[in-house]
Amino acid sequence: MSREQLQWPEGVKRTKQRESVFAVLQNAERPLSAMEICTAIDKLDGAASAWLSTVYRVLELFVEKDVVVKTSLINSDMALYELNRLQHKHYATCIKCHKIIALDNCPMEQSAPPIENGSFQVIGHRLEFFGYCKDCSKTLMEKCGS
Amino acid sequence: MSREQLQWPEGVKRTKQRESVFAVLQNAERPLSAMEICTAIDKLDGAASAWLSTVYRVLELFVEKDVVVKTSLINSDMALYELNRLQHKHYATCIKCHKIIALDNCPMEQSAPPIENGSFQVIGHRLEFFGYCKDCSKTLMEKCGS
DNA sequence: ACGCAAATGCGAAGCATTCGCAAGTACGAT
DNA sequence: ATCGTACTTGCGAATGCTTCGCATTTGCGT
Repeated sequence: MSREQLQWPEGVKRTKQRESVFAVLQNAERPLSAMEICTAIDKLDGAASAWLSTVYRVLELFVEKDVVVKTSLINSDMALYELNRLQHKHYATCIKCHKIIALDNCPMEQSAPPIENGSFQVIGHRLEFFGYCKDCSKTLMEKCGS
Repeated sequence: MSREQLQWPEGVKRTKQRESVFAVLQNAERPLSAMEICTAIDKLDGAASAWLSTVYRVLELFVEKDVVVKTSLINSDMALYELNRLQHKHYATCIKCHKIIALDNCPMEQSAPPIENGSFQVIGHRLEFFGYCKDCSKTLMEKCGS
């Protein structure tokens, strides 16, 4: 199954700002915050700049139209947005440098979620790892001496 | 392994407000927001009321001392706090009524997290289910007829 | 090209959370 | 038991992310 490119949502008016947000998200390889999207648009060639509140409104629309997924990570009050690539994704966050690393597989893929029988109808799940990335675990080791 | 009762953190001065926050969290059976803790304290017999900013400061301290865990749920910008009962916990959130249901087992307990070899040192994970609780899936069915 | 509903710019408002500082309090030393 | 001081708290203001309101502008069907 190849990564399917998301199409423009049906019945949504095309505006420069919306196309800019969409373009930024398509180029992003990790979830972005609204402000990151906003500054990314400024740097984008030939894209009209968009006000932050507009970006929020566009994102809200996209989430509603199901082309964007809104997430958030631990110890962060900021919402993150990414294109809904229709494939299950999880991330690992480095406790130290807060880098976000995308994972390719889902550990729960086959194991059916063992929720108490019938007491909850599971639609989906959110899974997030935290720990130390390669770089940070390296520097940690160096600090502690071998 | 019985549920161990958490002790007062060492080297932490006892004050009415801190003891109130601790008591509220001990009685809570689900993670609470700072404001919920604040109003719970008001209702607590013989507890001096605590200002919201104080509650936040107490919680910050407790998190630092490792007796409290800070979490958050999807589609919510609010932080939730619960006693660190030293046992792994996960929750299921109802998309409709936002009820939170505690789960007893962790689906990832035995399956070692299959992160790319050596590229990330996993310390822990956060897992959260969403879907419909018993009540809401019932009313949904009724609405859809048959 | 025109008209109108919808989108945007812009700032203000709204939350949860944090900060700053003066007043109050716990707790070890006396 | 009392004192002194460093730590806490009350309280409000500030912050940062997000949403709202409204006048102006823009996309798009006709």
